[in-house]
Amino acid sequence: MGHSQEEKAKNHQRIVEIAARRIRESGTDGPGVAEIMSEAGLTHGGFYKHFDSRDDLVAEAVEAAIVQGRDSLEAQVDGAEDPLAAFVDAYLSTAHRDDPGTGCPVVALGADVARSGDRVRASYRAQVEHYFAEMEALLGGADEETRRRAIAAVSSMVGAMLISRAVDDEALSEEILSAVRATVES
Amino acid sequence: MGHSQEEKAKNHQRIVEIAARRIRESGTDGPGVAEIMSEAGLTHGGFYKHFDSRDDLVAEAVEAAIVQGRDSLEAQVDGAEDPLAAFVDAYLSTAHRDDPGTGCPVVALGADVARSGDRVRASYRAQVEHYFAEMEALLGGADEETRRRAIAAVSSMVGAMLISRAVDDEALSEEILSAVRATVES
DNA sequence: ATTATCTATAGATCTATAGATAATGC
DNA sequence: ATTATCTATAGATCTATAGATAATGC
Repeated sequence: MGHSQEEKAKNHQRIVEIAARRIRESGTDGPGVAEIMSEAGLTHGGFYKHFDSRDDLVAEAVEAAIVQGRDSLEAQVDGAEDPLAAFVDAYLSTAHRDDPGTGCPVVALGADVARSGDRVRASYRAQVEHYFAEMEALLGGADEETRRRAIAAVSSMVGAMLISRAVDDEALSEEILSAVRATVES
Repeated sequence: MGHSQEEKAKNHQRIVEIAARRIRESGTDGPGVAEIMSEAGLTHGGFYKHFDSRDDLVAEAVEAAIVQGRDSLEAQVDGAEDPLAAFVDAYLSTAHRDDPGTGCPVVALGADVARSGDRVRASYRAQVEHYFAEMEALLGGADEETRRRAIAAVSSMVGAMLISRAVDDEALSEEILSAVRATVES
């Protein structure tokens, strides 16, 4: 039973980070308050001193997942010899496919976000715009045609990840990832 | 209180079709047994004479959604002057975006299916393979390069639909649909 | 007689709250 | 004294079941 304000802030952040992972794994309705608090090493009763409601935590967790997605994109691209290939290869990897909890929130939370409130959808849109702008830069253009190609490339990567996670056939799943890698990088 | 076997079969089918729509709208965990039965004009107590469990209904409902998706694809392509454009335009329409309940199960159920059992995932994979084969035919080739392009095209359409439903900006949402339409049709 | 559906409810699970406990921090 | 967390539980919701009711179909 620690009680300092500093510890509370750390606990708050840990709860949000656990939720950000668990909702990408199991959907925004997946993990219960008790489960999340338990993973954070706390009991469920203390939850409402940190958040007004479960919805409030979900909104914070989506925002945290978006920030993680943005940071992870920067980390992949920064300093890479071929930034486009680095991004596309990391995104369309089996490691990313097999770990949705730490992966792209745009694909993991898309269906849930479409059913969510304004706050969550605004965060999501910001990340989508960020992906489009980054891909446009990686494709090396600033014209309308490049923007179209960037939107199509990001859409194909998001769709490929969604499908490759859902099919129950490893060979097909890898074929999808590799086909889209080849198409986007060419 | 009707009781004939014929009426029971009709009720069964109606329950499945309502579930097939509601799970695409709200996710596989969204609608409760009572809600689905009520929409079918029945009470929840009778449910377990139709299905062993709620999971059992969900599996049947996913399969029904897949069959609907396949039939709807055939209907769009059959007899069209430009079958590729007909399919792509119908798929990437605002009407499809705004009505997930009757739309493509691959995009609406992707995240849920990745967390589902073997039966559901097998149906899903069959529909994915069907989309790829159909797109390959529409692109007019049977070589490896055409298959890659078909996989990339379908992935971009699925990703575009997922994202266009989630962003809270009508102009951006339409830009995504139109950019991917232009890319796939060119 | 059989059975499809209905009414009623048991049991489990989940969000949220109330009051107690044990630290912090003035 | 204040407050972060804990224990305990209320209240709502959900799946599943038991027994009653009212049709069908031999």
